[in-house]
Amino acid sequence: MTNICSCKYCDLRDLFFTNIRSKDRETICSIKTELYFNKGDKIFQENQKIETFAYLKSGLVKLSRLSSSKKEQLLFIAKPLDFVSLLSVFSENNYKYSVTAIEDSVVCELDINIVKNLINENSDFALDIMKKMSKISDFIITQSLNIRERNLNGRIAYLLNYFSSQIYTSNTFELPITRKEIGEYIGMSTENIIRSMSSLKKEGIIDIRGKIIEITNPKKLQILSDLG
Amino acid sequence: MTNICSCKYCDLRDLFFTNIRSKDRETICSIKTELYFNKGDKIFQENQKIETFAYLKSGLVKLSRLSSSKKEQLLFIAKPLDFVSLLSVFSENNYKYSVTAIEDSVVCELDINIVKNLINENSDFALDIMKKMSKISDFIITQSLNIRERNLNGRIAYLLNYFSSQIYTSNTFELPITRKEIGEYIGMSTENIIRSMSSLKKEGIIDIRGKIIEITNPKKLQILSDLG
DNA sequence: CGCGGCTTTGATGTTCATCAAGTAAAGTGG
DNA sequence: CCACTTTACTTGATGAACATCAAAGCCGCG
Repeated sequence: MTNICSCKYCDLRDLFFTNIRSKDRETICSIKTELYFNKGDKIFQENQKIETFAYLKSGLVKLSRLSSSKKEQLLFIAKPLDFVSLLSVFSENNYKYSVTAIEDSVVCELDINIVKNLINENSDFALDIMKKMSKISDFIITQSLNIRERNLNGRIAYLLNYFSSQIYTSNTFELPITRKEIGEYIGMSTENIIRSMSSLKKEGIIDIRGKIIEITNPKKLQILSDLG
Repeated sequence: MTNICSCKYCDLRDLFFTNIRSKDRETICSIKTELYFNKGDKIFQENQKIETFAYLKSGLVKLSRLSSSKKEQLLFIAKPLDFVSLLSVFSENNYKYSVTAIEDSVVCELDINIVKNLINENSDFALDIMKKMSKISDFIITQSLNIRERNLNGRIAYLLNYFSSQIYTSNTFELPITRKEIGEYIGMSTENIIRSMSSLKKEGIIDIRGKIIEITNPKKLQILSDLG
Protein backbone atom coordinates (compact mmCIF):
# COMPACT_ATOMS: atom_id res chain seq x y z
CA MET A 1 0.00 0.00 0.00
CA THR A 2 1.85 3.06 -1.28
CA ASN A 3 0.74 6.57 -1.97
CA ILE A 4 1.46 8.29 -5.24
CA CYS A 5 -0.37 10.92 -7.25
CA SER A 6 -1.14 10.94 -10.96
CA CYS A 7 -4.42 12.79 -11.08
CA LYS A 8 -3.60 14.83 -14.11
CA TYR A 9 -3.67 11.84 -16.41
CA CYS A 10 -6.30 9.83 -14.57
CA ASP A 11 -8.74 8.22 -16.97
CA LEU A 12 -11.53 8.38 -14.45
CA ARG A 13 -11.48 12.13 -13.94
CA ASP A 14 -14.33 12.79 -16.30
CA LEU A 15 -16.11 9.48 -15.93
CA PHE A 16 -16.45 9.85 -12.23
CA PHE A 17 -16.93 13.55 -11.97
CA THR A 18 -18.80 14.49 -15.11
CA ASN A 19 -20.84 17.19 -13.56
CA ILE A 20 -18.27 18.81 -11.42
CA ARG A 21 -16.98 22.33 -12.01
CA SER A 22 -13.37 22.64 -13.04
CA LYS A 23 -12.37 24.56 -9.94
CA ASP A 24 -13.86 21.78 -7.80
CA ARG A 25 -12.03 19.23 -9.86
CA GLU A 26 -8.76 20.95 -9.11
CA THR A 27 -9.58 20.98 -5.42
CA ILE A 28 -10.38 17.29 -5.50
CA CYS A 29 -7.16 16.51 -7.29
CA SER A 30 -5.10 18.39 -4.78
CA ILE A 31 -6.67 16.80 -1.71
CA LYS A 32 -7.31 13.26 -2.87
CA THR A 33 -5.18 10.38 -1.70
CA GLU A 34 -4.24 7.63 -4.08
CA LEU A 35 -3.52 4.30 -2.41
CA TYR A 36 -1.97 1.13 -3.78
CA PHE A 37 -3.10 -2.24 -2.45
CA ASN A 38 -1.61 -5.62 -3.16
CA LYS A 39 -3.75 -8.66 -3.87
CA GLY A 40 -5.07 -9.89 -0.55
CA ASP A 41 -4.77 -6.54 1.27
CA LYS A 42 -7.79 -5.45 3.25
CA ILE A 43 -8.92 -1.97 2.16
CA PHE A 44 -11.72 -1.40 4.65
CA GLN A 45 -12.73 -3.53 7.58
CA GLU A 46 -16.32 -4.27 8.54
CA ASN A 47 -17.41 -2.00 11.45
CA GLN A 48 -14.54 0.41 10.84
CA LYS A 49 -15.52 4.08 10.91
CA ILE A 50 -16.28 5.66 7.54
CA GLU A 51 -14.07 8.69 7.07
CA THR A 52 -13.49 8.77 3.36
CA PHE A 53 -15.35 8.50 0.13
CA ALA A 54 -13.38 6.00 -1.94
CA TYR A 55 -13.54 4.69 -5.47
CA LEU A 56 -11.64 2.04 -7.33
CA LYS A 57 -9.27 3.33 -9.98
CA SER A 58 -7.87 0.01 -11.14
CA GLY A 59 -7.82 -3.59 -10.01
CA LEU A 60 -10.58 -5.70 -8.50
CA VAL A 61 -12.01 -5.91 -4.99
CA LYS A 62 -14.51 -8.04 -3.13
CA LEU A 63 -17.15 -6.92 -0.66
CA SER A 64 -17.85 -9.39 2.11
CA ARG A 65 -19.05 -9.69 5.66
CA LEU A 66 -18.79 -12.14 8.54
CA SER A 67 -22.11 -13.89 9.15
CA SER A 68 -23.41 -14.29 12.69
CA SER A 69 -22.09 -17.85 12.65
CA LYS A 70 -18.67 -16.44 11.74
CA LYS A 71 -18.69 -17.59 8.17
CA GLU A 72 -17.53 -15.29 5.43
CA GLN A 73 -20.20 -14.17 2.93
CA LEU A 74 -19.20 -12.57 -0.34
CA LEU A 75 -21.73 -10.19 -1.85
CA PHE A 76 -20.10 -8.31 -4.67
CA ILE A 77 -17.02 -8.08 -6.83
CA ALA A 78 -16.35 -4.49 -7.79
CA LYS A 79 -14.38 -3.36 -10.78
CA PRO A 80 -13.07 0.13 -11.56
CA LEU A 81 -15.77 2.80 -11.64
CA ASP A 82 -17.85 0.84 -9.17
CA PHE A 83 -17.77 2.53 -5.84
CA VAL A 84 -15.76 0.91 -3.17
CA SER A 85 -17.10 2.74 -0.16
CA LEU A 86 -20.56 2.66 -1.60
CA LEU A 87 -23.85 1.85 0.03
CA SER A 88 -23.53 2.87 3.64
CA VAL A 89 -21.45 5.98 2.97
CA PHE A 90 -24.22 8.48 3.43
CA SER A 91 -26.46 6.65 5.85
CA GLU A 92 -24.14 4.91 8.28
CA ASN A 93 -21.15 5.85 10.39
CA ASN A 94 -19.41 2.50 10.04
CA TYR A 95 -18.79 0.10 7.19
CA LYS A 96 -21.21 -2.79 7.04
CA TYR A 97 -18.93 -4.80 4.77
CA SER A 98 -15.24 -5.47 4.40
CA VAL A 99 -13.49 -4.54 1.17
CA THR A 100 -10.49 -6.63 0.11
CA ALA A 101 -8.27 -6.37 -2.95
CA ILE A 102 -8.47 -9.57 -4.99
CA GLU A 103 -6.11 -8.12 -7.58
CA ASP A 104 -3.50 -5.41 -7.17
CA SER A 105 -5.65 -2.29 -6.91
CA VAL A 106 -5.49 1.47 -6.82
CA VAL A 107 -8.05 3.34 -4.73
CA CYS A 108 -8.65 7.09 -4.62
CA GLU A 109 -9.92 8.52 -1.38
CA LEU A 110 -11.49 11.83 -0.47
CA ASP A 111 -12.54 13.11 2.92
CA ILE A 112 -16.21 12.21 3.18
CA ASN A 113 -17.15 15.71 4.37
CA ILE A 114 -15.68 17.31 1.29
CA VAL A 115 -17.85 15.11 -0.88
CA LYS A 116 -20.87 15.99 1.23
CA ASN A 117 -20.08 19.65 0.70
CA LEU A 118 -19.83 19.14 -3.02
CA ILE A 119 -23.24 17.48 -2.98
CA ASN A 120 -24.56 20.44 -1.10
CA GLU A 121 -23.19 22.93 -3.58
CA ASN A 122 -23.70 21.06 -6.79
CA SER A 123 -26.97 19.31 -7.45
CA ASP A 124 -25.91 17.78 -10.77
CA PHE A 125 -23.12 16.06 -8.93
CA ALA A 126 -25.61 14.95 -6.28
CA LEU A 127 -27.85 13.37 -8.88
CA ASP A 128 -24.83 11.69 -10.48
CA ILE A 129 -23.85 10.10 -7.20
CA MET A 130 -27.40 8.99 -6.54
CA LYS A 131 -27.58 7.32 -9.92
CA LYS A 132 -24.30 5.51 -9.37
CA MET A 133 -25.35 4.34 -5.91
CA SER A 134 -28.70 3.18 -7.21
CA LYS A 135 -27.12 1.23 -10.01
CA ILE A 136 -24.71 -0.62 -7.74
CA SER A 137 -27.29 -1.49 -5.11
CA ASP A 138 -29.67 -2.60 -7.80
CA PHE A 139 -27.00 -4.77 -9.32
CA ILE A 140 -26.17 -6.46 -6.03
CA ILE A 141 -29.83 -7.16 -5.32
CA THR A 142 -30.56 -8.41 -8.82
CA GLN A 143 -27.50 -10.62 -8.93
CA SER A 144 -28.36 -12.09 -5.57
CA LEU A 145 -31.83 -12.97 -6.88
CA ASN A 146 -30.32 -14.39 -10.07
CA ILE A 147 -28.08 -16.64 -8.03
CA ARG A 148 -30.85 -17.63 -5.65
CA GLU A 149 -33.10 -18.95 -8.40
CA ARG A 150 -30.43 -21.33 -9.69
CA ASN A 151 -29.12 -24.69 -8.50
CA LEU A 152 -25.45 -25.55 -8.06
CA ASN A 153 -24.60 -26.07 -11.73
CA GLY A 154 -26.67 -23.09 -12.82
CA ARG A 155 -24.94 -20.89 -10.28
CA ILE A 156 -21.48 -21.94 -11.42
CA ALA A 157 -22.41 -21.43 -15.06
CA TYR A 158 -23.91 -18.02 -14.23
CA LEU A 159 -20.83 -16.95 -12.31
CA LEU A 160 -18.29 -18.08 -14.91
CA ASN A 161 -20.40 -16.34 -17.51
CA TYR A 162 -20.42 -13.21 -15.36
CA PHE A 163 -16.64 -13.24 -14.95
CA SER A 164 -16.16 -13.83 -18.64
CA SER A 165 -18.62 -11.29 -20.01
CA GLN A 166 -18.81 -8.59 -17.33
CA ILE A 167 -15.47 -8.54 -15.56
CA TYR A 168 -12.88 -9.69 -18.08
CA THR A 169 -14.72 -9.52 -21.43
CA SER A 170 -12.75 -12.54 -22.53
CA ASN A 171 -13.35 -16.28 -22.75
CA THR A 172 -10.05 -16.89 -21.03
CA PHE A 173 -9.34 -15.37 -17.63
CA GLU A 174 -7.67 -16.02 -14.32
CA LEU A 175 -10.11 -16.64 -11.49
CA PRO A 176 -9.58 -13.77 -9.03
CA ILE A 177 -10.94 -15.78 -6.12
CA THR A 178 -10.41 -19.26 -4.65
CA ARG A 179 -12.91 -22.12 -4.91
CA LYS A 180 -13.72 -21.48 -1.26
CA GLU A 181 -14.59 -17.85 -2.01
CA ILE A 182 -16.76 -18.89 -4.94
CA GLY A 183 -18.62 -21.02 -2.42
CA GLU A 184 -19.01 -18.01 -0.14
CA TYR A 185 -20.29 -16.01 -3.10
CA ILE A 186 -22.95 -18.41 -4.36
CA GLY A 187 -23.74 -20.12 -1.05
CA MET A 188 -22.47 -23.63 -1.76
CA SER A 189 -19.71 -25.80 -0.26
CA THR A 190 -16.17 -25.67 -1.64
CA GLU A 191 -16.25 -29.35 -2.58
CA ASN A 192 -19.36 -28.91 -4.69
CA ILE A 193 -17.88 -25.88 -6.46
CA ILE A 194 -15.00 -28.11 -7.52
CA ARG A 195 -17.27 -31.00 -8.50
CA SER A 196 -19.45 -28.73 -10.62
CA MET A 197 -16.46 -27.14 -12.35
CA SER A 198 -14.91 -30.55 -12.98
CA SER A 199 -18.09 -31.76 -14.62
CA LEU A 200 -18.10 -28.68 -16.87
CA LYS A 201 -14.57 -29.61 -17.84
CA LYS A 202 -15.51 -33.24 -18.55
CA GLU A 203 -18.33 -32.06 -20.79
CA GLY A 204 -15.87 -29.96 -22.74
CA ILE A 205 -17.56 -26.66 -21.86
CA ILE A 206 -14.62 -25.15 -20.01
CA ASP A 207 -10.94 -25.85 -19.63
CA ILE A 208 -9.25 -25.53 -16.25
CA ARG A 209 -5.55 -24.92 -15.77
CA GLY A 210 -5.26 -24.07 -12.09
CA LYS A 211 -6.76 -20.63 -11.73
CA ILE A 212 -6.93 -20.10 -15.48
CA ILE A 213 -10.37 -20.76 -16.91
CA GLU A 214 -11.09 -20.95 -20.60
CA ILE A 215 -14.67 -21.12 -21.74
CA THR A 216 -14.48 -23.35 -24.78
CA ASN A 217 -18.22 -23.59 -25.38
CA PRO A 218 -19.85 -20.29 -24.34
CA LYS A 219 -23.23 -21.19 -25.85
CA LYS A 220 -23.54 -24.38 -23.82
CA LEU A 221 -22.46 -22.48 -20.71
CA GLN A 222 -25.16 -19.92 -21.36
CA ILE A 223 -27.75 -22.67 -21.76
CA LEU A 224 -26.67 -24.28 -18.50
CA SER A 225 -26.88 -20.91 -16.78
CA ASP A 226 -30.37 -20.30 -18.18
CA LEU A 227 -31.91 -23.63 -17.25
CA GLY A 228 -30.05 -24.30 -13.98
CA MET B 1 -57.94 2.35 -5.74
CA THR B 2 -59.48 5.75 -5.03
CA ASN B 3 -58.03 9.21 -4.96
CA ILE B 4 -58.58 11.56 -2.03
CA CYS B 5 -56.46 14.31 -0.53
CA SER B 6 -55.65 14.92 3.10
CA CYS B 7 -52.22 16.41 2.91
CA LYS B 8 -52.80 19.05 5.51
CA TYR B 9 -52.99 16.53 8.30
CA CYS B 10 -50.59 13.94 6.90
CA ASP B 11 -48.33 12.55 9.59
CA LEU B 12 -45.55 12.01 7.12
CA ARG B 13 -45.24 15.58 5.92
CA ASP B 14 -42.31 16.38 8.13
CA LEU B 15 -40.86 12.92 8.41
CA PHE B 16 -40.51 12.58 4.71
CA PHE B 17 -39.70 16.11 3.77
CA THR B 18 -37.73 17.42 6.70
CA ASN B 19 -35.43 19.58 4.69
CA ILE B 20 -37.87 21.03 2.28
CA ARG B 21 -38.81 24.72 2.20
CA SER B 22 -42.35 25.54 3.12
CA LYS B 23 -43.20 26.97 -0.29
CA ASP B 24 -42.01 23.72 -1.86
CA ARG B 25 -44.04 21.77 0.61
CA GLU B 26 -47.15 23.62 -0.49
CA THR B 27 -46.34 22.90 -4.10
CA ILE B 28 -45.90 19.23 -3.33
CA CYS B 29 -49.16 19.11 -1.45
CA SER B 30 -51.07 20.67 -4.29
CA ILE B 31 -49.69 18.43 -6.99
CA LYS B 32 -49.40 15.12 -5.21
CA THR B 33 -51.81 12.29 -5.84
CA GLU B 34 -52.98 10.11 -3.01
CA LEU B 35 -54.03 6.64 -4.06
CA TYR B 36 -55.87 3.92 -2.16
CA PHE B 37 -55.09 0.29 -2.87
CA ASN B 38 -56.88 -2.78 -1.60
CA LYS B 39 -55.02 -5.82 -0.33
CA GLY B 40 -53.87 -7.74 -3.38
CA ASP B 41 -53.86 -4.74 -5.78
CA LYS B 42 -50.77 -4.33 -7.90
CA ILE B 43 -49.31 -0.84 -7.42
CA PHE B 44 -46.49 -1.00 -9.94
CA GLN B 45 -45.71 -3.69 -12.44
CA GLU B 46 -42.22 -4.94 -13.23
CA ASN B 47 -40.95 -3.32 -16.50
CA GLN B 48 -43.59 -0.58 -16.35
CA LYS B 49 -42.25 2.90 -17.08
CA ILE B 50 -41.31 4.96 -14.02
CA GLU B 51 -43.21 8.24 -14.10
CA THR B 52 -43.74 9.02 -10.47
CA PHE B 53 -41.88 9.15 -7.22
CA ALA B 54 -44.06 7.24 -4.77
CA TYR B 55 -43.98 6.59 -1.05
CA LEU B 56 -46.11 4.50 1.25
CA LYS B 57 -48.32 6.46 3.61
CA SER B 58 -50.02 3.54 5.32
CA GLY B 59 -50.42 -0.17 4.85
CA LEU B 60 -47.90 -2.77 3.76
CA VAL B 61 -46.52 -3.72 0.34
CA LYS B 62 -44.25 -6.38 -1.09
CA LEU B 63 -41.55 -5.98 -3.72
CA SER B 64 -41.12 -8.95 -6.01
CA ARG B 65 -39.99 -10.00 -9.43
CA LEU B 66 -40.51 -12.87 -11.83
CA SER B 67 -37.36 -15.00 -12.11
CA SER B 68 -36.15 -16.12 -15.52
CA SER B 69 -37.81 -19.48 -14.88
CA LYS B 70 -41.08 -17.62 -14.27
CA LYS B 71 -41.13 -18.12 -10.55
CA GLU B 72 -42.03 -15.28 -8.24
CA GLN B 73 -39.25 -14.02 -5.96
CA LEU B 74 -40.05 -11.78 -3.03
CA LEU B 75 -37.30 -9.43 -1.94
CA PHE B 76 -38.70 -6.93 0.51
CA ILE B 77 -41.72 -6.03 2.56
CA ALA B 78 -42.04 -2.28 2.88
CA LYS B 79 -43.86 -0.45 5.61
CA PRO B 80 -44.83 3.23 5.74
CA LEU B 81 -41.89 5.62 5.35
CA ASP B 82 -40.01 3.06 3.30
CA PHE B 83 -39.95 4.11 -0.28
CA VAL B 84 -42.14 2.25 -2.63
CA SER B 85 -40.66 3.37 -5.90
CA LEU B 86 -37.21 3.19 -4.44
CA LEU B 87 -34.02 1.83 -5.90
CA SER B 88 -34.32 2.20 -9.63
CA VAL B 89 -36.07 5.57 -9.54
CA PHE B 90 -33.07 7.67 -10.42
CA SER B 91 -31.04 5.23 -12.46
CA GLU B 92 -33.56 3.33 -14.55
CA ASN B 93 -36.46 4.17 -16.83
CA ASN B 94 -38.51 1.13 -15.88
CA TYR B 95 -39.33 -0.65 -12.66
CA LYS B 96 -37.19 -3.67 -11.99
CA TYR B 97 -39.63 -5.04 -9.42
CA SER B 98 -43.37 -5.26 -8.96
CA VAL B 99 -44.99 -3.61 -5.95
CA THR B 100 -48.16 -5.18 -4.57
CA ALA B 101 -50.33 -4.17 -1.62
CA ILE B 102 -50.40 -6.98 0.95
CA GLU B 103 -52.58 -4.88 3.24
CA ASP B 104 -54.93 -2.03 2.34
CA SER B 105 -52.50 0.76 1.54
CA VAL B 106 -52.30 4.45 0.79
CA VAL B 107 -49.60 5.66 -1.57
CA CYS B 108 -48.63 9.25 -2.36
CA GLU B 109 -47.26 9.95 -5.79
CA LEU B 110 -45.38 12.88 -7.28
CA ASP B 111 -44.26 13.46 -10.83
CA ILE B 112 -40.68 12.16 -10.90
CA ASN B 113 -39.43 15.28 -12.67
CA ILE B 114 -40.70 17.53 -9.94
CA VAL B 115 -38.71 15.55 -7.40
CA LYS B 116 -35.65 15.73 -9.62
CA ASN B 117 -36.08 19.50 -9.77
CA LEU B 118 -36.33 19.68 -6.00
CA ILE B 119 -33.10 17.71 -5.72
CA ASN B 120 -31.53 20.17 -8.09
CA GLU B 121 -32.62 23.16 -6.11
CA ASN B 122 -32.28 21.85 -2.60
CA SER B 123 -29.18 19.94 -1.60
CA ASP B 124 -30.34 19.13 1.92
CA PHE B 125 -33.32 17.41 0.41
CA ALA B 126 -30.98 15.60 -2.01
CA LEU B 127 -28.89 14.29 0.86
CA ASP B 128 -32.04 13.22 2.71
CA ILE B 129 -33.20 11.18 -0.23
CA MET B 130 -29.78 9.63 -0.66
CA LYS B 131 -29.74 8.57 2.97
CA LYS B 132 -33.16 7.00 2.72
CA MET B 133 -32.28 5.16 -0.45
CA SER B 134 -29.03 3.93 1.05
CA LYS B 135 -30.77 2.66 4.14
CA ILE B 136 -33.36 0.69 2.23
CA SER B 137 -30.91 -0.87 -0.20
CA ASP B 138 -28.63 -1.73 2.66
CA PHE B 139 -31.47 -3.34 4.52
CA ILE B 140 -32.49 -5.48 1.57
CA ILE B 141 -28.92 -6.65 1.02
CA THR B 142 -28.28 -7.34 4.69
CA GLN B 143 -31.54 -9.21 5.15
CA SER B 144 -30.86 -11.30 2.10
CA LEU B 145 -27.47 -12.27 3.57
CA ASN B 146 -29.08 -12.97 6.94
CA ILE B 147 -31.55 -15.31 5.30
CA ARG B 148 -28.90 -16.96 3.15
CA GLU B 149 -26.77 -18.00 6.11
CA ARG B 150 -29.64 -19.86 7.77
CA ASN B 151 -31.27 -23.23 7.16
CA LEU B 152 -35.03 -23.80 6.84
CA ASN B 153 -35.87 -23.59 10.54
CA GLY B 154 -33.52 -20.70 11.13
CA ARG B 155 -35.06 -18.79 8.23
CA ILE B 156 -38.58 -19.30 9.52
CA ALA B 157 -37.56 -18.26 13.02
CA TYR B 158 -35.76 -15.21 11.63
CA LEU B 159 -38.74 -14.18 9.53
CA LEU B 160 -41.33 -14.59 12.28
CA ASN B 161 -39.06 -12.66 14.56
CA TYR B 162 -38.75 -9.94 11.90
CA PHE B 163 -42.52 -9.66 11.48
CA SER B 164 -43.01 -9.56 15.21
CA SER B 165 -40.32 -7.07 16.13
CA GLN B 166 -39.88 -4.91 13.02
CA ILE B 167 -43.22 -4.82 11.27
CA TYR B 168 -45.89 -5.28 13.93
CA THR B 169 -44.01 -4.72 17.20
CA SER B 170 -46.24 -7.32 18.81
CA ASN B 171 -45.99 -10.99 19.66
CA THR B 172 -49.36 -11.56 18.05
CA PHE B 173 -49.96 -10.59 14.46
CA GLU B 174 -51.72 -11.64 11.30
CA LEU B 175 -49.38 -12.97 8.62
CA PRO B 176 -49.65 -10.52 5.70
CA ILE B 177 -48.53 -13.12 3.18
CA THR B 178 -49.39 -16.72 2.35
CA ARG B 179 -47.19 -19.74 3.10
CA LYS B 180 -46.36 -19.81 -0.59
CA GLU B 181 -45.15 -16.21 -0.48
CA ILE B 182 -43.05 -16.95 2.59
CA GLY B 183 -41.44 -19.65 0.48
CA GLU B 184 -40.77 -17.12 -2.27
CA TYR B 185 -39.27 -14.79 0.30
CA ILE B 186 -36.85 -17.18 1.97
CA GLY B 187 -36.27 -19.50 -0.98
CA MET B 188 -37.85 -22.70 0.31
CA SER B 189 -40.81 -24.81 -0.82
CA THR B 190 -44.31 -24.11 0.49
CA GLU B 191 -44.58 -27.56 2.05
CA ASN B 192 -41.43 -27.06 4.08
CA ILE B 193 -42.59 -23.65 5.28
CA ILE B 194 -45.66 -25.38 6.71
CA ARG B 195 -43.68 -28.26 8.18
CA SER B 196 -41.28 -25.90 9.90
CA MET B 197 -44.07 -23.76 11.30
CA SER B 198 -45.94 -26.84 12.49
CA SER B 199 -42.87 -28.05 14.35
CA LEU B 200 -42.54 -24.66 16.05
CA LYS B 201 -46.13 -25.06 17.12
CA LYS B 202 -45.53 -28.57 18.45
CA GLU B 203 -42.58 -27.30 20.47
CA GLY B 204 -44.81 -24.66 22.02
CA ILE B 205 -42.82 -21.77 20.59
CA ILE B 206 -45.61 -20.31 18.50
CA ASP B 207 -49.35 -20.68 18.24
CA ILE B 208 -51.04 -20.80 14.83
CA ARG B 209 -54.67 -19.92 14.21
CA GLY B 210 -54.90 -19.68 10.44
CA LYS B 211 -53.11 -16.50 9.54
CA ILE B 212 -52.85 -15.36 13.14
CA ILE B 213 -49.46 -16.10 14.68
CA GLU B 214 -48.72 -15.73 18.35
CA ILE B 215 -45.15 -16.05 19.51
CA THR B 216 -45.52 -17.70 22.88
CA ASN B 217 -41.81 -18.19 23.52
CA PRO B 218 -39.88 -15.30 21.94
CA LYS B 219 -36.58 -16.24 23.60
CA LYS B 220 -36.61 -19.74 22.15
CA LEU B 221 -37.54 -18.31 18.76
CA GLN B 222 -34.59 -15.96 18.97
CA ILE B 223 -32.27 -18.82 19.85
CA LEU B 224 -33.55 -20.87 16.92
CA SER B 225 -33.04 -17.87 14.65
CA ASP B 226 -29.50 -17.38 15.93
CA LEU B 227 -28.28 -20.94 15.61
CA GLY B 228 -30.26 -21.97 12.50
C1' DC C 1 12.18 -28.82 2.33
C1' DG C 2 8.47 -28.74 5.15
C1' DC C 3 4.31 -26.45 6.55
C1' DG C 4 -0.23 -24.62 5.68
C1' DG C 5 -3.66 -23.48 2.68
C1' DC C 6 -5.82 -24.77 -1.67
C1' DT C 7 -7.60 -28.40 -4.56
C1' DT C 8 -9.50 -32.80 -5.62
C1' DT C 9 -12.15 -37.28 -5.23
C1' DG C 10 -14.94 -40.65 -2.90
C1' DA C 11 -18.21 -42.20 0.61
C1' DT C 12 -21.95 -41.17 3.65
C1' DG C 13 -25.72 -38.75 5.64
C1' DT C 14 -28.84 -34.67 6.03
C1' DT C 15 -31.69 -31.37 4.24
C1' DC C 16 -34.79 -30.11 1.30
C1' DA C 17 -37.85 -30.45 -3.17
C1' DT C 18 -41.25 -32.91 -5.32
C1' DC C 19 -45.22 -35.77 -5.83
C1' DA C 20 -49.56 -37.24 -4.22
C1' DA C 21 -53.78 -36.78 -1.92
C1' DG C 22 -56.78 -34.86 1.13
C1' DT C 23 -58.88 -31.01 4.10
C1' DA C 24 -60.04 -26.32 4.93
C1' DA C 25 -61.05 -21.72 3.56
C1' DA C 26 -62.18 -18.19 0.48
C1' DG C 27 -64.05 -16.32 -3.53
C1' DT C 28 -67.89 -16.63 -7.50
C1' DG C 29 -72.03 -16.92 -9.97
C1' DG C 30 -76.82 -18.27 -10.07
C1' DC D 1 -77.53 -17.71 0.41
C1' DC D 2 -76.00 -21.95 -1.31
C1' DA D 3 -73.58 -24.88 -4.58
C1' DC D 4 -69.47 -24.63 -7.03
C1' DT D 5 -64.78 -23.60 -7.98
C1' DT D 6 -60.59 -22.24 -6.91
C1' DT D 7 -56.91 -21.25 -3.92
C1' DA D 8 -54.65 -22.08 0.39
C1' DC D 9 -53.14 -25.32 3.72
C1' DT D 10 -51.55 -29.79 5.53
C1' DT D 11 -49.32 -34.50 6.00
C1' DG D 12 -46.79 -38.39 4.38
C1' DA D 13 -43.67 -40.84 1.28
C1' DT D 14 -39.87 -40.77 -1.91
C1' DG D 15 -35.85 -39.23 -4.14
C1' DA D 16 -32.62 -35.58 -5.53
C1' DA D 17 -29.45 -32.11 -4.29
C1' DC D 18 -26.23 -30.75 -1.40
C1' DA D 19 -23.18 -30.71 3.06
C1' DT D 20 -19.97 -33.00 5.59
C1' DC D 21 -16.24 -36.03 6.63
C1' DA D 22 -12.04 -38.21 5.35
C1' DA D 23 -7.82 -38.67 2.87
C1' DA D 24 -4.53 -37.54 -0.36
C1' DG D 25 -2.03 -34.67 -3.87
C1' DC D 26 -0.58 -30.01 -5.09
C1' DC D 27 1.41 -25.55 -4.80
C1' DG D 28 3.52 -21.46 -2.95
C1' DC D 29 6.24 -19.56 0.50
C1' DG D 30 9.24 -18.85 4.34
